[in-house]
Amino acid sequence: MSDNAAKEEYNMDHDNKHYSRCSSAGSTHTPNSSAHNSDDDDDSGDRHSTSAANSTLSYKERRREAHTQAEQKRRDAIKKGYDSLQELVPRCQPSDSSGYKLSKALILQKSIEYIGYLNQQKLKQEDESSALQKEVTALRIIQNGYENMLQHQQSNPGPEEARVTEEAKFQVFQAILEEMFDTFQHIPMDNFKQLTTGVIPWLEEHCKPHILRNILSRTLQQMAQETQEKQQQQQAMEQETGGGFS
DNA sequence: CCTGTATGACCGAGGTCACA
DNA sequence: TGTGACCTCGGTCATACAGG
Repeated sequence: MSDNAAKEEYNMDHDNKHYSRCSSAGSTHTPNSSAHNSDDDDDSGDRHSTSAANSTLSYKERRREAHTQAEQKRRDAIKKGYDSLQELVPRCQPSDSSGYKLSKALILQKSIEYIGYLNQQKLKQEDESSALQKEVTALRIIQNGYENMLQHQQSNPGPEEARVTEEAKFQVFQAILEEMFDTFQHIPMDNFKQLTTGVIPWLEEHCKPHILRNILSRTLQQMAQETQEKQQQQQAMEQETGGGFS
């Protein structure tokens, strides 16, 4: 049977089904007359007339052919699914020259492997995305801190004599950077990922407020001591020069 | 609401065919 | 000759629908 013939027969059969339903709906048949179409009564043909037996036979024939066509349709759908899978999954595609086609079992197996690979890739990308999000958050916090400091300093410069000189600012900044660099240089930097994953723990461990406060305190003490020493030297020199005139 | 019927879909068994 | 793909058939289940 050709495909077209099969399709035509299928359509005709389909129409018959609709007709069957409509006639069933429109007729005044009793449950007994409906039961003539059931398979159960096929085996007890002697209870029916010859015409009834013929109608039962044609019904069985129709039912069988419809079943065959439906089965063909189902197989086609399954085959189409396998073909689609083979097109979608990279390792399922046949090589160009040979036209080699994988078996259905292999197509399923390769598809499962490919889905597993895609799942792994997805997890990996989610991890990377999460790490980058954390980094962005940390950098935003630092940025906000600096912006707040700058804003506060600009709005409250303080009295003239209390203002810190540029040199003093530089000394404090230098001290903080030098001390932090000692620890920062131990972060692995073979690649960008190592660097980004190392920066966050370093920030959390070495950039705590009390650490920065200690550095600042030590530096200020040292600067105060140096200033005091300078003042003492200056006073001594003034005394020497003043004593000479007196 | 319940029951009977028709229909579509799924599944397993068994057969056929092409191919390596 | 084994194997994979395909086909047919019968059984079964779920669902829609009509009628009581």
